[in-house]
Amino acid sequence: MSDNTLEDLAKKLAISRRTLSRVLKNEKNVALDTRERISKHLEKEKVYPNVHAASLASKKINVIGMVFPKGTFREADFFAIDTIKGIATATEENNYQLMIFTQDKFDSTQCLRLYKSKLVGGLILVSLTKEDFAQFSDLKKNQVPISLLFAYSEKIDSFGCDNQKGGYLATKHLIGLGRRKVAFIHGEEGWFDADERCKGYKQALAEAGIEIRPEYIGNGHFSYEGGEAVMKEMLSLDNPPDAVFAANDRSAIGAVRAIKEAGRRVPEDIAVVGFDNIPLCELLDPTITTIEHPIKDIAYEAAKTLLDLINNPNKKPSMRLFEPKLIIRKSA
Amino acid sequence: MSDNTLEDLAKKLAISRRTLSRVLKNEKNVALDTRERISKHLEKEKVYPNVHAASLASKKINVIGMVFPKGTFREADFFAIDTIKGIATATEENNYQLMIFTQDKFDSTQCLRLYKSKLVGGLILVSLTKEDFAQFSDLKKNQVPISLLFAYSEKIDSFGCDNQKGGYLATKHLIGLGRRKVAFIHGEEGWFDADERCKGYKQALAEAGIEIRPEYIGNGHFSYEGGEAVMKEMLSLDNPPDAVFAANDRSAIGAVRAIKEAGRRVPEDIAVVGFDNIPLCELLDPTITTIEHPIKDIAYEAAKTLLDLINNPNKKPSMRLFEPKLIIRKSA
DNA sequence: TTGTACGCGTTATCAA
DNA sequence: TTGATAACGCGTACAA
Repeated sequence: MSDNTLEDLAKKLAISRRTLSRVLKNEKNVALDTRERISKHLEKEKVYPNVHAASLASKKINVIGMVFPKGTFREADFFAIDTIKGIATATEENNYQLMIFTQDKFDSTQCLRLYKSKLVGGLILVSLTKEDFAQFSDLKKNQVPISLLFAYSEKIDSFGCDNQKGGYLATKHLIGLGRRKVAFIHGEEGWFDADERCKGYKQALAEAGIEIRPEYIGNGHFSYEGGEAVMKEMLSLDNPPDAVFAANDRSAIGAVRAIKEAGRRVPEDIAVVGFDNIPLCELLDPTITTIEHPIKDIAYEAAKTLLDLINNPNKKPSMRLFEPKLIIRKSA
Repeated sequence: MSDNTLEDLAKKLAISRRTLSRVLKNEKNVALDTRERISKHLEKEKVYPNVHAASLASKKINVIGMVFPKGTFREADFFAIDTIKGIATATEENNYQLMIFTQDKFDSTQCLRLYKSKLVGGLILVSLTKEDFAQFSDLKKNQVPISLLFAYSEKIDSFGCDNQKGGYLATKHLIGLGRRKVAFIHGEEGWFDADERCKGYKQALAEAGIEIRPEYIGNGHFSYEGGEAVMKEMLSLDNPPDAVFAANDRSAIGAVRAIKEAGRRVPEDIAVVGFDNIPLCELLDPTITTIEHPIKDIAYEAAKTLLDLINNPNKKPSMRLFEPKLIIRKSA
C-alpha cells in the first residue's frame, strides 16, 4: 500500500515533510544523497498529494471552466468537439484542468459562484447571442477572469471568426461569378454569427453597387428545413435570385435541395455558398462552396489568453478575430 | 463587498461559524429567529464557501471525470457532444461537476493520479479499443470507481449499444430483401464496435444458412474514403455482392458513391445499410438505411451508475447494452 | 541543509 | 440551541 499523505511518507522515509516537498517540487537546497534516496523511492511508489489541501494552502487554482448553454451546440454539433479539444490542448500545456458546465440559458450567477467558491480560476464562455452580453459585463465587474468564445466585444478578451469578413468573401465570390441577384439566408435574429455574416453580405453588395432587396433576405433558422423553406419562397418570386449565400451550411444544403426540386440547377441557374465547412459539404452533389474557420485554433487561443489573464489580472482585454477562408467547390 | 469566508460573515452576524453552517445546509437545531435573521441576510448577500476547504474537511468529492483518447472522436465527432450532454445531465441532477480529460492514448496512470489526488471521485472512461481493457482492470484493482462508455465487459460497469445485435439486425434486413450475397465493410481490427458488429453480421448469415465469404469482408477504416475503396474492390470481383452492411455510416456512404460511380444503382443492384444514423443519412440521395443507437441515454446511464458506485463501492458491476434500432430509408 | 509550526477555510465532534 | 476546537493535508516563512 502506498501511503496516503506526504506526512505518512515522510515519516516512513525518516525525513521531514518539508524535505519531501522539496524533492517533489525539484526545489533547491537538498543534499544530493537525500534527494537521490527519496527520488528512488518516489519512482517505485507513486505519491499523489491531495489537490484540495494544496489549493487551500497555496491559494492557487489550476482549473478553468468552459460554460455553454445547451442550445449552443444544437445543430453544429460537429464543432463542439473541436472546441473542447482546442481548449483541452491549451490547458494540458499549462498544467490546468478543464471543467465543463452546461446551462439551459446563460447564467452569470452560477458562473460567479464557480469562481467565488474557488472551483475554477476563470471561465471560457461560449455564446452566440447578443443578449448574453449584459451578463458578461456583470462577471467582468465582479473580477471574474473570462474569455469569450464566438461572441466578441472589445471590452472583453474574445475570440471568434471574423464573420463579417466571411460573409463579405462569400458574397463577393458570388458577385464575381457575374451574379447580381444575390440572396441571403439569414439565421436567428440576435445571434451573433448570423448578424455579422449579414453585415458582410450587405457590405459586398454595397461595394458592387447592388441594391439590397428585402425579398432576397429570409430566415433559414440555421437549419436544413429552414433553408429549404425559405429558398422555396424565394424561387416563387417574380424575379428570383441567381445566387444565394446562406448563413450556415445546413441552410445552404436545404436551399440546394429546394432549387433542385424546383427543377433548377446548382450552380448554373442559382449558385450557392454556405458557411462553416461542415464535413457534409464535400460529400453532397454538388459539393458545397463554403467558408471555413479554424475552430480549434480559436478555442485554443481563447483558453491560452484566459490563463494569461488569470496570472495577470490587469492585462488589457484583446479581441481577436480569425481569418475565414473561402473554400471553392462545385456549388458556386 | 461580500465577506470572503464563513468566519468573516459569522463574525459580522455575531454568531458562530457553526451556526452559520447549520443555516446554510438547512440542518436542524437552529432557533427559528436566528435562522430567519441569517437566511434573510443570505438572500441579500450571496455566500460562496471555499470548495477546497469543504472537500478537505468533509473528504467528499463532488466531481467526476470523463476521459477520452483524442482519437476516439475522430470522425464520429457528431456524437461527442451528445455524450457530454448525457453525462452533464446526470451530474447536474446529482450536484456533481464534470471534468474533461483528453489523452493521446489511454493512460491509466494518469487516471489513477486523478483519483488518488482527490481531484475526482470517479471516472467515465470512453474507449473503443480492446487493448485498453488491461488498464481498466488495473484501475479496478486500485479501487478507482470507473464506468465504461462504449467498450463493455461484465466485470466493470459498462454501457454501450448492443453492437452485435445491431449488426445482426442490419444484415437480417438485407437478407430479408432477398439478398444472398451480403458483404461487410469492417472497421479497424481490435476496435470494439466494429468487431461486435461483425459478429452480428456473421450470426445473421449463419442463421440464414449463407456461407461467409472472405472476399466479401473488407476494411473500410470507418472512413468515407475507406468505404469507397473497399467497395470498388468488391465490385471488381467475378461475383460481386448484391448487398453491403458497413460498420459505420461514413464507410457506407463511401460505398454508395463507389457503387454509383461504377454505374450500378442503390438499392436496386446493391443495397446498403450503415450504422450510427449520422445526420447526413437523411440528406443524401438515396437516403441511407442505418442502425440508430441512443448515445445520450447511454452516456447518461454510465454517469448515473458511476455516481451510484462512488456512493456504494461494493455494488456489483452491471453491463448494460442498449437496443439498436433499424432505420429503414431508401438505400436498402 | 533540514525541520518546526502556523495558516488556509471548511466540517464535525463534543462540551457548554 | 449554541459555540469552542480539533481535524483535514499541504505550503511556506522562519528557525535551527
